[in-house]
Amino acid sequence: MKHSQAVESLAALAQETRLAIFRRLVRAGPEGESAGSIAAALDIPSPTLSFHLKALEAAGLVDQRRESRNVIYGARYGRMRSLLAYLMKDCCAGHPEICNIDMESCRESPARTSACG
Amino acid sequence: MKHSQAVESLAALAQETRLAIFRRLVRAGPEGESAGSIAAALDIPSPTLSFHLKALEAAGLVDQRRESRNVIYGARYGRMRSLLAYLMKDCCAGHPEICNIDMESCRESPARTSACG
DNA sequence: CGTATATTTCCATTATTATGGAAATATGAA
DNA sequence: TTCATATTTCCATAATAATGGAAATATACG
Repeated sequence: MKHSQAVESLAALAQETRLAIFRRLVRAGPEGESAGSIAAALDIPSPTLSFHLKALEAAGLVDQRRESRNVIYGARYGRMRSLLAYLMKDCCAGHPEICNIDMESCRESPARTSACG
Repeated sequence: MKHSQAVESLAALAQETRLAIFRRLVRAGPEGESAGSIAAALDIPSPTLSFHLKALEAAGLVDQRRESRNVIYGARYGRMRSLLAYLMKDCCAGHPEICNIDMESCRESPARTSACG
């Protein structure tokens, strides 16, 4: 990942509403969620939502597809992984224990009944 | 991690110069690096560097200690881990393979001669 | 076609942030 | 105390971003 791309992605996430939107899409998984559903869930006026979704898309963090009258947005997980890896790159100067991220919530979410896979 | 803290941290990182500074400190490990050394390496005027270090510190991403005339800055790895975990929280709706981050560069950096730990 | 629903674009207002020169402060050395 | 080095604060300028109402566009359905 290029430095400028990382800055662009971070800037897209560095905003209360956009971060909430993105995390919602991260939770949603590959199926994604429609703009209207996001707007209703987060109580955001549609012009504001559209503005923020566009920013997330321009940053490469989400993609969109149309399904009938709805536009479905989804997280681009590859881009998210690249961004996180970029932040940790060559980290810790020989102390790998420093960078162990807790990924339990991914493998076994409280919203789901059992472990996935 | 609270939402507002995550936004604050992301905003601190969402700037070309600050991201470069932070990644440099992430690489540096627990020893950290002095302001002057960072300024020289990245060719940043000292008022500008000071401004950005202050922003990173306010966001909780770096800490400082004085050593004689130098002020040594270091990455706060705990905060970084929390931030990354927050982004991935409850991710992927049952597809845990989506969120496997490549951490090889942490365990075996090209800048080092052999694996650490 | 006419109507309803979903989403986006336009735009004016308001607010926040980055930059770096000059000056101030802090520490250590002679 | 006087000087040199390291870092920060002050401040004016310039640039960028967020908000949401009104209007425009896109899709579907009868």
